[in-house]
Amino acid sequence: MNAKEKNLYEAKAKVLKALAHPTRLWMAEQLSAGEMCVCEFVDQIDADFSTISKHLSVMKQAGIVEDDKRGKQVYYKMKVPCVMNFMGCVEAVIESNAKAQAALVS
Amino acid sequence: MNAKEKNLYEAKAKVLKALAHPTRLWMAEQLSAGEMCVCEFVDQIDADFSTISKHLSVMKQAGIVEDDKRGKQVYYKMKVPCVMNFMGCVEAVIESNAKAQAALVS
DNA sequence: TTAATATTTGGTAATTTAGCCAAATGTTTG
DNA sequence: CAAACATTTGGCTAAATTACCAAATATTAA
Repeated sequence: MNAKEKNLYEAKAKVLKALAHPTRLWMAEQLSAGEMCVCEFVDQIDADFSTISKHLSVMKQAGIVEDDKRGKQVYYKMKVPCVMNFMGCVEAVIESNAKAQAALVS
Repeated sequence: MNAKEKNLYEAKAKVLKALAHPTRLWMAEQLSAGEMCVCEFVDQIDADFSTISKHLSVMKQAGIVEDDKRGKQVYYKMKVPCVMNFMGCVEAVIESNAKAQAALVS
């Protein structure tokens, strides 16, 4: 694996990592239904607003979402919506795991 | 968000996290072309074999891959192949980022 | 222009992850 | 059975991540 390829895999991993946190994943799912302002997340998530801001920043750095300041508020929206198409498959993994668990018990 | 939902998002994040590492991502891509034994990864990846084994273990714990011991060797294969369908989209994110970068320079 | 509101940024402590080495386990071969 | 081989596990350290608080910044409203 040469340096260029290595960079590519690091870049891909960064995108996945940006989604690989429960709170960020939830936010990304909300955003795929339409833009939201930071204040809405602050109302709905039980975490410090600075934490929420930083989570959004991680997704922004990864290029998954983009922000738009309007007045006092900052609105975020998905930049590459296909990202969420993946979730059906992630759920399939979880179901598969659940079945395996169930099989252990039965 | 109730406890059950919280668990779900944690489970989803775990699956993503298992892919969110350059080495693991590379291994997952190899495995989507067919099963491989640990020794093949050891030959191709510049890391200690124990590190490689642990990366595979992370993906196994997440339910992405499964292993099969045959003789002295352990073979891994994808358990839920759709996982890799996502990569086209991840690449789209990276291209989008690259374009944004290019726009800054031009 | 001061105060209030929304958000980001800096600092720090706690937790998690990554990677190496050494040791343990399981399997085959001599 | 002993030696060789493939892999996993335990232990350790360094690095990265997370979350909180406090402070800074920007915008609007009084």
